[in-house]
Amino acid sequence: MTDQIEHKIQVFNTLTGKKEDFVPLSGKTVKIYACGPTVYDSSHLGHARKEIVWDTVQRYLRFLGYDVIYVRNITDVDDKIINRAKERGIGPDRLAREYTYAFWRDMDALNVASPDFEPRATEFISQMISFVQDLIKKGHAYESGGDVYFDVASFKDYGKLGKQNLEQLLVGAREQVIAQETLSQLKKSPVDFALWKSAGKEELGWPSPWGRGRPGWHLECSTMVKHILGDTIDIHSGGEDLVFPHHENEIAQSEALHEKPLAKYWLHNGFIQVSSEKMAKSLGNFKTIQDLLEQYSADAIRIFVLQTHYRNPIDFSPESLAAVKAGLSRLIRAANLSQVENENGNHSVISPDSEKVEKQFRADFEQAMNNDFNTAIAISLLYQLSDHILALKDKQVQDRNHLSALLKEYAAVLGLKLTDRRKVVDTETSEKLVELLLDMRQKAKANKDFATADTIRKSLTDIGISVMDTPSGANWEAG
RNA sequence: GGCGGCAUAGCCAAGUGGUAAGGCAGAGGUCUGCAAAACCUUUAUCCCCCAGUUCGAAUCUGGGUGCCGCCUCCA
Repeated sequence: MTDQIEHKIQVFNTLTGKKEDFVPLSGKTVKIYACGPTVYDSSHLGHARKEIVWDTVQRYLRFLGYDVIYVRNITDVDDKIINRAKERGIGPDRLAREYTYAFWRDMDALNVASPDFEPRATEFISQMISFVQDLIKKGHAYESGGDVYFDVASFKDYGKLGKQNLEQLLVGAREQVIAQETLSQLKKSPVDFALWKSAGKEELGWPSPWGRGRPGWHLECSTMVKHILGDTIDIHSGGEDLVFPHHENEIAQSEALHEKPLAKYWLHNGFIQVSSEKMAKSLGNFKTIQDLLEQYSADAIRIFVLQTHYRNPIDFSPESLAAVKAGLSRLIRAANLSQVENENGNHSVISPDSEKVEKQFRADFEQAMNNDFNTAIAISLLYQLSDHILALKDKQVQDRNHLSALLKEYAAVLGLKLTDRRKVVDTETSEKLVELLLDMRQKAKANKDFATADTIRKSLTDIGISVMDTPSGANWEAG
């Protein structure tokens, strides 16, 4: 048993702007930190994309045999949460809890696996305070009027992730800070960002060496990475909007303190757009996950997301999601063909042709995924395998079952369940079915065809539905 | 203004030097009392435009056009 894994995975690293060979820092252990949600509102399709993409990546790495430690945080202290809670007249902790539960429910529905660790910012306040103290000691941060700011000028690599030039940033930032006069007095430089913000007695806050306050947005991720995973991790991921300033600032804080890289690979997913504009709460053009789940299965939503490469934008339209839903039925059928085994047959014996199909499929799938997680190709391979399965004759049951199992195995790597729901009928439809039978019975009675009418009533009784004739028509109840 | 990305069939979408994956929709067929479903076959002489490099480019280079994102909260 070797502790190295022989797979030539290549990933696009935002830090270098290039596709690079993926080589974990330590054997087959892969430490991943994915920036999670700020829990102040319902999650929409854009959030779903981010979670589905990185869930799929960690599933694939585990599939290859890596020991993945996947950490995804919950941001439960933040201006947006505080403001929203104020609007609703409830405490910020209660609001955060409400949307944390909603997020978990959505993720579960989308078959997004739970992370190995899911720290909340409020659980790491004391570690964040220590982090800030250490930065002050090293001369990278300064206290000013109860706030603490990161001294961007003290970190020479600032801008390396977002490819930002400090002078250019200063031009833009100066105007904004001038607009907010108090800030311009507190900060040494307009680009300096808050590590710790002072808070009034009535506001959400914690005691600190600089007085009562709360952490800045970027601090929690740096701190939680440090305490849960260590100074340097393999993969740090998130939406592309986080590249600058969020991840840039995380790098500044962590690398100024530790003097070593925060993450080896920085991976970012593209956005969902609507009519070529980004889907965002601020634009009011979002579809919540709950809305979508009313019409589409988790499998359909995952395929919709994964049929586009994760770094490209996806233009959302109901039509394209409906197209996925239509196509998905073939995968489901191929994965759930007759499961009847030949009782005398040896299940492991399959034809050379099918063996060849299997071997080729496995190789192609892994080659696609190794190329910066090309899920679009991977999905097309699932369709091709389905065609093979559906083309097999009935007498090749063993081959068919074998390849169906193969299809399910690899679909699961993409988080697809391919559960056969074609014969599952909801309550409302069941009611309509009973009404339909009673209608036919009523017509039979009207035609004096009492034999048919009685057969219908007897058959319904046999399956547990009692029919009671009343002067105003037939009534029924189950059980 | 600075940084980055995208442009492939009616629609969605892979493909980054060797002659256009896959899905939806459409067309033809098999099956069928009719219908639907299913299954089979088929659908881009060409990849936004112009010029260049090359034996060869959707793929590389230069220029142009259009669209989008980040630089302020955002996944």
